[in-house]
Amino acid sequence: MIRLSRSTDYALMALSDLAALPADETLSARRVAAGRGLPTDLVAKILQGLRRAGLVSTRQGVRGGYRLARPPEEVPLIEVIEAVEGPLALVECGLDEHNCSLTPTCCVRAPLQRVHDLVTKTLSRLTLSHLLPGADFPDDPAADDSPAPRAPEAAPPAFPRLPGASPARPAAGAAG
Amino acid sequence: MIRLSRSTDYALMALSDLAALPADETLSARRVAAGRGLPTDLVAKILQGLRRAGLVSTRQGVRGGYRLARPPEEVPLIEVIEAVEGPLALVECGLDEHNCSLTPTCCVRAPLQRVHDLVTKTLSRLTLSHLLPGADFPDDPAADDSPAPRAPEAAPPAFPRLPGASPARPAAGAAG
DNA sequence: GTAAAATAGGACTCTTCGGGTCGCAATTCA
DNA sequence: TGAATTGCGACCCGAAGAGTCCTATTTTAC
Repeated sequence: MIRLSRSTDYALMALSDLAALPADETLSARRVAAGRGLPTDLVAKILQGLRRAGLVSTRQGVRGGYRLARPPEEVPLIEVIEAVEGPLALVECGLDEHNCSLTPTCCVRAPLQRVHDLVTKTLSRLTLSHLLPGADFPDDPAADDSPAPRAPEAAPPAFPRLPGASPARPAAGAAG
Repeated sequence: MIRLSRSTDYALMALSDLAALPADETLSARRVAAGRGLPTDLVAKILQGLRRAGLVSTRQGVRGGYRLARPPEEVPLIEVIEAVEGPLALVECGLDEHNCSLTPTCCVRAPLQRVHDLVTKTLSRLTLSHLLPGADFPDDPAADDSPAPRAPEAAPPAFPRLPGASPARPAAGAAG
């Protein structure tokens, strides 16, 4: 079964949480993990990778955390996927056709390249804003006439109150 | 890097060899492997899987081998891929949404399902005939107006003469 | 100043799965 | 009938994904 790694799922979920955050708020890896029921250390590691990819910005220390580096509608899903999984390539030689051990006899590259192009095109047009509740999808994500929707003003998900969270200033509507 | 398994590459190559075969000839796994420079036992295993999937028919014994169960233009690539890799699913819950451990909080399924649909549609329209030399591709493989081309009458690839091949009746133009 | 909370980063283990190999069973031809 | 050739399934190994643990650094709260 060809499948995105679980880390990519986690990354998309974490980013959609960050996308629902008020402008200058941050959200810690711990809270993301707790709110989604994901392993904390793994979420932290993934978010660090997203920081290196320039998708999120961070603030260290107490009351620190993560936030999106760009508005959700400017973050194509392909960028998230490639930040976590590396370059997208259906066939090994999709990235470097000269490095294919089967070059003289390989017949699969060209047709699959077309599939790859279509996937890339679609994932470039779908953005984080499409993951937010209430988002509507373009009829044909591969077509050119489907602008990414503005992020809806949806209520942010209720993050659980953690032992260490300041009760006086709950971030991201955690007061549930 | 999300990628089709190497076995799928081998399967597509083997099938394209079978597609270039005269009507009632067969081609052994050994010859396919030798002709492509692939590991013999692995090619054999893959072809056995394709037989179970109903994509090829077999004949055992001396001068036995494999041949396509259907004409190349009636074998969509998605069928080959799923025969080797199992059901295609970008996300774990793509196959069974009720079996998702993250159902209440998961937001990635719906958008990725659209990508999945597009990939499936494309791979359903591309067939083995598109892998044969001289095949032309539809402009938009995801559109409905692109019938699979008939298999071109191309010269079959020259398979190496193997020690065990009957010199009197070389199959598949192996006489070089 | 100190403790707590958070990121940053690496090392490590465990499990799964793809890739590959080996031996046996079945079939066909001489 | 037996040898040759193939199909077929069981088995093994290494890589990569998934997850955990530990330490260092930074920042805020008290």
